[in-house]
Amino acid sequence: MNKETDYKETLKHAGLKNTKRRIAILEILEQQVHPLTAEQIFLELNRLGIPISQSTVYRELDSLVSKDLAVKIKINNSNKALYEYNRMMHKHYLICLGCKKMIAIDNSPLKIFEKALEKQTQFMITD
Amino acid sequence: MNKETDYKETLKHAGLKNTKRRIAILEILEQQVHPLTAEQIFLELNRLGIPISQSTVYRELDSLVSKDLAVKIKINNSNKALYEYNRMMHKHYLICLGCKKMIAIDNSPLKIFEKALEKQTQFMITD
DNA sequence: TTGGATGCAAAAGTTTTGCACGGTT
DNA sequence: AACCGTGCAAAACTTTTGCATCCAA
Repeated sequence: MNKETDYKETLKHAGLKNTKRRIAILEILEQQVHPLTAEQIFLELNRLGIPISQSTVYRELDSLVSKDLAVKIKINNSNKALYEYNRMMHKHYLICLGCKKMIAIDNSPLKIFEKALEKQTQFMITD
Repeated sequence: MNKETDYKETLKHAGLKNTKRRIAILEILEQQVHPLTAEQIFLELNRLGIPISQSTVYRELDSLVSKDLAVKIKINNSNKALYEYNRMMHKHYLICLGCKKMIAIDNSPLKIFEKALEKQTQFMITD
């Protein structure tokens, strides 16, 4: 089963039709380590020779997000939203408001931290 | 020395003129625990009977930010920027990309976490 | 008096929407 | 055939800017 078939399966399962544009967007998102803006995705599609309008990019991204296939984030002081492939991992980030640095953290040390935070705040962290 | 005098001192020190609007904005920001949008600040000023235009609110907030008296953040999936009083404390937040929840954390448990993170990642956290 | 502060209206930048047409199931 | 997907243009929404006037230092 190749990748394109995978995407088709994924879309089918999500109740979305298989279209060239949709698959291309999924593919672009999945190949990226970092989140992309709608504009970057639009330009990338053009570069790949796939004709698409900006509004369609936005609509596609919205539907992917609503089906949990992608995640929309808006961070930094840019006006542009960022989109990334949802790898089904509940990622957490530390964001420093002073320096704007964003640090992705994975589960194991977070657990340690949660314990300490629970102890200190008397709150139970469930999610 | 009352609060208004404080604000005047603060503005003077920052090289900004003392204006009714500016002081009112500082006051609003300082009284809030949570960050506010430019619109919320605009409405609050109106509620307080202080006439101001939206563009001035944006300009004032910009100058306060450039003087480090306020902090501008853009989080959540809203299009609106948030502004908060800069309490000169380097606040950190945990933001979950899945559930969009934002948790402010203070220093002490963070220290514990940093230790664990340093141990795990071999990176030294300096800031 | 001088330069920053302000209002108004218009512009700019990003995202959304209405409508008509095209493609997938 | 029915319904979703798509392009285009216009609208919506937040923020910025130009210009004339006002006010603090």
